[in-house]
Amino acid sequence: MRFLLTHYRAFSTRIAVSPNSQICYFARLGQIKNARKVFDGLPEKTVVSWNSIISGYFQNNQHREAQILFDNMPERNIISWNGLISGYIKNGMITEARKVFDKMPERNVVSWTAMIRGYVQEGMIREAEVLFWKMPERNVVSWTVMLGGLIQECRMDDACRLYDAMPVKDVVARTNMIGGYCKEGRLREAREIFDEMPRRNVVAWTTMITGYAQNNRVDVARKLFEVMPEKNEITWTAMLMGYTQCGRMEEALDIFEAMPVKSVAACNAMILGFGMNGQAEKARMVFDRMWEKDDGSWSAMIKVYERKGFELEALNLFASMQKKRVRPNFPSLISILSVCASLASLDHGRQVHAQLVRFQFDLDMYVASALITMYIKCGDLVKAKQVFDGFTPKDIVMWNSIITGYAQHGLAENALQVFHKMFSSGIIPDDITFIGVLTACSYTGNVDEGLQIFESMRSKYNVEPKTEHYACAVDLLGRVGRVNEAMNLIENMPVEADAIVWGALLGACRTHKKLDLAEVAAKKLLQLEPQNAGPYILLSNLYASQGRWNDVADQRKNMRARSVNKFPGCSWIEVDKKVHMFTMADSSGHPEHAVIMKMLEKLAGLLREAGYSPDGSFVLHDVDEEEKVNNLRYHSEKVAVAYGLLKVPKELPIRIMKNLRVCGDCHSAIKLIAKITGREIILRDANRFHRFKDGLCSCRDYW
DNA sequence: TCAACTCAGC
Repeated sequence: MRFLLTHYRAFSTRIAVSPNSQICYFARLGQIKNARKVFDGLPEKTVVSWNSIISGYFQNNQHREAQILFDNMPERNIISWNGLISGYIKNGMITEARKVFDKMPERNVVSWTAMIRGYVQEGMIREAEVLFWKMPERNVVSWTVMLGGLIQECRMDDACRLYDAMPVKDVVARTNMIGGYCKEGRLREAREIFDEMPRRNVVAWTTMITGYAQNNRVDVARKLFEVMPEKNEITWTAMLMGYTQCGRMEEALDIFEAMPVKSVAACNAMILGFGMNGQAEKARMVFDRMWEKDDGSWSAMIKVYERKGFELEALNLFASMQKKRVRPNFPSLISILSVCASLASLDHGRQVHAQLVRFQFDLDMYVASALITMYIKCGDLVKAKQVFDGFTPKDIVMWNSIITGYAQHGLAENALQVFHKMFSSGIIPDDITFIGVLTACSYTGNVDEGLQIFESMRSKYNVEPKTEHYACAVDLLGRVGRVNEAMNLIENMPVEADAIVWGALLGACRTHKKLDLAEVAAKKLLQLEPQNAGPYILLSNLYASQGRWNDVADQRKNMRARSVNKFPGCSWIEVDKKVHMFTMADSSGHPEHAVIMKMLEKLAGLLREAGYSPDGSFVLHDVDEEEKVNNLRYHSEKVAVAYGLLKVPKELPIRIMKNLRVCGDCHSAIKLIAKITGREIILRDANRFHRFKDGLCSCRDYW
């Protein structure tokens, strides 16, 4: 406060500034009330005073007050009228601007240019062009505004013609052309204009540098950067991002450290740079050391955590952002929504939904789809459908989200119902739609219907089946044991079968114990994805189930030789808005470890009493029976179930998440646990949902 | 002192 006062005193006493410029000064600072005070205190208000205060209100997005003042002006000049046009345009009111333009007593080149600029800003290029060719005289600014409109619409060839026709080309027009060419990757043409420029400013240099950096020529960008006469913060940031976006973090860091002023934008770029290149800790270090953060800093850090699988960190950071009373912005809310979806954290998801509503972000179609996906992944289909139904018009992504959602929950009938409704309401299904529909049929064993839809994709819907769709078809056939037909289908594919297709066949072979075809599929898979642990594990599980321990050992050796690691299984559960994570065979880090272990012992006893015997064929290792039983008991999904039985109120279902597919033995065990304890248990694994109740699972043992 | 124009990040 004291700062502001002294600042103001210095300003008003240093020079004899006119009151009108004081009005502008305050308006620019966003202190429109102070500007108004100066205006109201004027004994004599000239037309310039009126113009200044009106412009001030428009600058501060208060068009009503500006309008009232304009209507009450004692006299107006052409600048007043032009100010009204540009004011409306600043506030996005193009129709009002045009009304003023049509009724004003006289127009000059500024009036025309302002109006054209308004159309360009709204993307109404046709209207802009009509006015441009109609205007009685043009100057370099009018030409440049029109040029900018064409470039904005990516009409570079039209822009080039207009540019050639310009009688005078100034720095702005040339720089704009350079930027336009760079965005299209036409670096040679951009460079030609740059080289021909009689006078270059920092902006031109920066545009050229950005152009090279965004088109995989970061070293050329660096050369220009080294020789340019003067750099500003934007230049440094552009160079920095050139390096971060191609993953050259050492050079990015050099630039960052050499920067004279580390702007917030540059820091944010470093956060994203480190984070997206797999160095989340370093990103966090930059974040923590920042002198001041903007909302971009927070959303960048949250995005990094979300994309790199640090879901809990993302949630924590989002919470501390709110504790610091930083208003969540659009990108951070979207990131956190996706975190809620992957964690299946329904409580957090609901909170974020409420915030989206409060800030009116939920009116966005993209957000609606993200919300639907979140509710589906959290297992709340009713709420997902509610968001879906409440939003019109619906785009294809929304339809696809809900269809895929039903598929993951094993509700083929609902998925097909929505699919037909979508088609009859005039939305053309795309390839994603069919993945959802075919998966739905596959998960429920609707083989004939699924195959029928697969056959009709091209003929009825004009959608060319891709490898993913073939994978679904292979899955459909494979699930019911028609493995040879599946193999036939693969051999007659018009495109090369990929890992997903072979994976589907391998899964079927495992279920139906078709050892010979399994080996074929697994070997194909190993060729395509030598680093993927999946085929090694499937194959060695297959050998293990037949007691071929030597072959199992060979697979393990192969895995080690190619340094393939089995992705560790982990499960988690949300209790009281807190996520509890368990990894296989180890819950010792959990504060309630002892109680959990006791519960697991008790469950094992209950299962034995119910006549349950563990199915050892699901275990990978060649170990004796007793240890096998132990390994099964401590699979992460069982630990999470035990914790859920301890913590979740009796009337509520227990919701568990697992990062891999549920293990076959756990699946049998949880069915029984649900029956013995009378609880409903919902398990989301990597592929789909399992709802266990009364000794049965909603997947009907297909998964 | 009042009206029309280009560059980075979100």
